[in-house]
Amino acid sequence: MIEPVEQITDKSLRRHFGYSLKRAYARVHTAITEELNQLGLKVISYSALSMIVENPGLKQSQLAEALMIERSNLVVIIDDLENKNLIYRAQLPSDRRAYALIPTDEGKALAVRAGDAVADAEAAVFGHFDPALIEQLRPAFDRIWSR
Amino acid sequence: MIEPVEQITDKSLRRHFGYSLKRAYARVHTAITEELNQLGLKVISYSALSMIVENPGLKQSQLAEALMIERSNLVVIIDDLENKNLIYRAQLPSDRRAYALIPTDEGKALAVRAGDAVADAEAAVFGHFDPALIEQLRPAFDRIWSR
DNA sequence: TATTGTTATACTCTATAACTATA
DNA sequence: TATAGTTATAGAGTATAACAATA
Repeated sequence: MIEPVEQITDKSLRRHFGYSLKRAYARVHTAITEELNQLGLKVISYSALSMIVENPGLKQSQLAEALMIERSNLVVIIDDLENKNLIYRAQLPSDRRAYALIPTDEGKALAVRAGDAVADAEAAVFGHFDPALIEQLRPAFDRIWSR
Repeated sequence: MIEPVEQITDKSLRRHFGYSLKRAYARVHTAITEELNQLGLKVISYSALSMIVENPGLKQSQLAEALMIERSNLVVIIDDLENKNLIYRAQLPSDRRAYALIPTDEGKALAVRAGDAVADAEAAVFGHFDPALIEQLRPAFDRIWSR
């Protein structure tokens, strides 16, 4: 006889730390997406803008590699940032195949505002974490993907 | 004069803990996906199978809510598990609109094997973490999405 | 020959609306 | 009226192949 199940448990999945990680990241991602959306940016275009402001003159292929996305998928992201007058493609005299990506003053200003908005959103999500724990975790997590 | 950029940095993005989290999760996800792929499962179908084994008889709508996915997207996942003879849809006498999801013996066995494979993959990725730190992090991360 | 940016395309994931059969 | 499962579909995100211009 098959009975309805009243209370659902997920003990077998909670065994996996990646499960906690995934759901935690989903919350951070949602919070950040909402903040950036108000500034007309997506997470990926914010990342691209930040990298261009920090590394003015880098090429699209360099940016794609740094962001771990395909060159082909970066094109529309750069198009969008350029259409919003946040960056522009400049000719590289040393290599006429490539573009040097340069931030505008508007792009620099928005990168600062967006960076603070993201930091605020993260602070709200991780507010109950001990700041010392965060600083302990940062290098530990970074080691995971840097090897 | 525009010069090529030699060394790319990402200091402005590393400021954000979510950035570390995202990349760390990407690595775990890749490792888990590769393991599960060898068992003919995706991450989402493994999650569904595990939940059905742990909660035999639950309805699709209950499972969709637990996994935080849409009912409509669960259909093909359940179809796949059923085609592989890992679970089956049984009629619920108490509600003829709904199906009770029941694991087969094969499904129960695969859930155990897959669970161990996922645990092994995670251990490889988080191997350099102090086990005590993991246990400290688990409830902290879980609190993020349980509120 | 190889690389850069680009276009086209396909595949996955996810979200929404609408339908049927039941409640 | 509302709910469970289903179908169709549209929108993101992502990966691959091929091309023109240049190295």
